[in-house]
Amino acid sequence: MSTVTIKMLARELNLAISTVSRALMDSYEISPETKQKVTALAKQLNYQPNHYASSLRKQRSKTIAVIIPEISNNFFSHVINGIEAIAQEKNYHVLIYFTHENQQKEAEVIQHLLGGRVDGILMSLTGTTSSTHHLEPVMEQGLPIVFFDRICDTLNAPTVTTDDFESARQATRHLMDVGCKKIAYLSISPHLSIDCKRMHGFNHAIQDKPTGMRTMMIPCNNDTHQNYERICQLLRDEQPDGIFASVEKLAITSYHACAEVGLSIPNDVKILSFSNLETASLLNPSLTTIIQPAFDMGKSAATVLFHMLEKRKGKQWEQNTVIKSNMIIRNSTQIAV
Amino acid sequence: MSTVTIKMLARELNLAISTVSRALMDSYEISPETKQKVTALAKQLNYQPNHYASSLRKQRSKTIAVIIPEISNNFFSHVINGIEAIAQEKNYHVLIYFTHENQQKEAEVIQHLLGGRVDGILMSLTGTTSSTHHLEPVMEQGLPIVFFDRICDTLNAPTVTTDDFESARQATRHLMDVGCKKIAYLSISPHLSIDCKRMHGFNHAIQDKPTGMRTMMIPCNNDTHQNYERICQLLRDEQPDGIFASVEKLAITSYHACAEVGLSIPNDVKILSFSNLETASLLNPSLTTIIQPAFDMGKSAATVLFHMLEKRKGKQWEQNTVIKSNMIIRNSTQIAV
DNA sequence: CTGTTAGCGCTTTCAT
DNA sequence: ATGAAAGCGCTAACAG
Repeated sequence: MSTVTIKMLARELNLAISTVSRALMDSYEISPETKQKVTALAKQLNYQPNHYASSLRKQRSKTIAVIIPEISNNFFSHVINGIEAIAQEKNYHVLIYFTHENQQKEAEVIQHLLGGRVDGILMSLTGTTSSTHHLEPVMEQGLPIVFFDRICDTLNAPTVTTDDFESARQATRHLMDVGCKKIAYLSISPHLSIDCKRMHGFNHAIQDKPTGMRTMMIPCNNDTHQNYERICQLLRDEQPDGIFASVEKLAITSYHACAEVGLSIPNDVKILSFSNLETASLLNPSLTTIIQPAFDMGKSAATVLFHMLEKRKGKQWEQNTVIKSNMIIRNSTQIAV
Repeated sequence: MSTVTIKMLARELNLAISTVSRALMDSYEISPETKQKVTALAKQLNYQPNHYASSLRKQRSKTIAVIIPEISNNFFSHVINGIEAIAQEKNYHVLIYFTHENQQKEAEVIQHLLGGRVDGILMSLTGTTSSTHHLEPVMEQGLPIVFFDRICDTLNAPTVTTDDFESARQATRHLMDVGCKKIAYLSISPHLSIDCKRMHGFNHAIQDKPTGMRTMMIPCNNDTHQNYERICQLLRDEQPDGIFASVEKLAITSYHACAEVGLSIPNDVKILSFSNLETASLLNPSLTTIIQPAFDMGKSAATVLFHMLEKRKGKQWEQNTVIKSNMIIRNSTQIAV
């Protein structure tokens, strides 16, 4: 362990520790020559500042935490990408935590972060989060937090979401326009803000539905196999000609279920899906897709957080910044490569 | 900032700081009653240990770094998932860094980590990594590191890879078996170990190719648009009946290029791709896919690293552990949902 | 411009 | 079983 410290540099150069420290942080009150000497030796010995020491001292770590339900979901990997892009730009480090849709785990992570490990938190709630009790200490302590996608309505924190209501409404309209008479909405979790808003938009669109039109709600969950069975059954028993999948995962399961039951997409049944470009372009080109700007959402959320971090000195920042990213609704046949 | 420290607990309970510390870490030399009192108050005040202080003192942080080229690539999101699963199990935290296929960035990250920020590193090299100079200090300093997927052959460090040579060989055989007479290999980067090994396997398989069979090498890079043009041109000019894409991204680009040129898959041209289950099941069912056990690779790599971490006391651990995950080669028509 | 000093919050000898 | 004290490596008053 050849760890070289500021102290060694000081001794070597016959300088005070503080002088070396200041020289390294390019303080204005250090002579050019000393700076020169210090940085030269630092480079030569491959000196690297100890992040833990300076974080402890400065009470800030240039580190943020990203808490997400899972990453196998393509959506979140794009979000992380966006977040990391901004963090890298700002010279911040990012710790990543997966809650695996488990509220217990979520609470544990939050609890640990309360110890001052990070300067701020970016978070998307798990589908099982029913109470926000475990999040209150974060607010009390004034630890900057921004929710994205799966937000927390009951807490007074900034959020970044897509316009789920409006895009769901428009997308449902689209399904009706192309002649769907029997549309099933696949719900992923009643505790999820995105699901609620999308369902809300769905309901709004079908309010003045033409006579003879029917809709139905199908509760799903995180058990893909179970969902698969349920959707197959739905297709067989009810024969809907339209499916509104609240999340991409359910759209893909529906896609497979149609194959199983022997239905052709989009002739027999049209599937509407929230998705990203890549998946959309791989799925059957006749799917209607609401493309989520995942990467941009990550960037936006991070930007809001850093905004808070920078404003932090006066302990005053705007609460409740809501950024509604624009949504693109399109039939994926139109998607460029 | 209501941050409660060990010191406050001590004062509150009229105990020495050290006693409180020991009580919290459940030391055997503290009376049950004191422990009881301490933990009770700690819980009541929602005490949370300062990670930076203890890391500084203990010289280890229970944190590892994951360095990867990008995450938009589905492969790496699965790997991270696997890594995080193990880390969570071991109560470790994970810092994530993207190099965006940029060697400069890679060097910077490594440099920073050298300051003792993490206990170990899990890393996959960028495609532009030509020299491994920036990695040598890691070895010298004895900082545990494990390479996965895109490994570093010139360094004496443990690696976890899939059996690229063998699976590429088998897959190429498969293409020949189904009648391909003109196969193009799409190379992503000559600096990438995976590409080299796959190409090697490809070449090995075609060594004793039947007369009349032709193959060609197409150099690609990270510029998707450029690759797209190149592949379209290839399809038009050479009309290959088989494509071996060294990485998934190139398979998808080929997929789109075929559509552009008006070729039908798999009738006109067969595409062979390294991929994961989800993408494979979305792609045209007639693609031949080599499924990479990404999640398992993440878990394996992390397991090897933690093994090193645990053996670290004696500064002695086995070098050069090579785990070759089993590969599954199958035609995706056979893939279960 | 540079040095001295006092911690950040925690762990860990060494006493008692 | 508990306390006193030293210090991890660094920063930031406060002196000069």
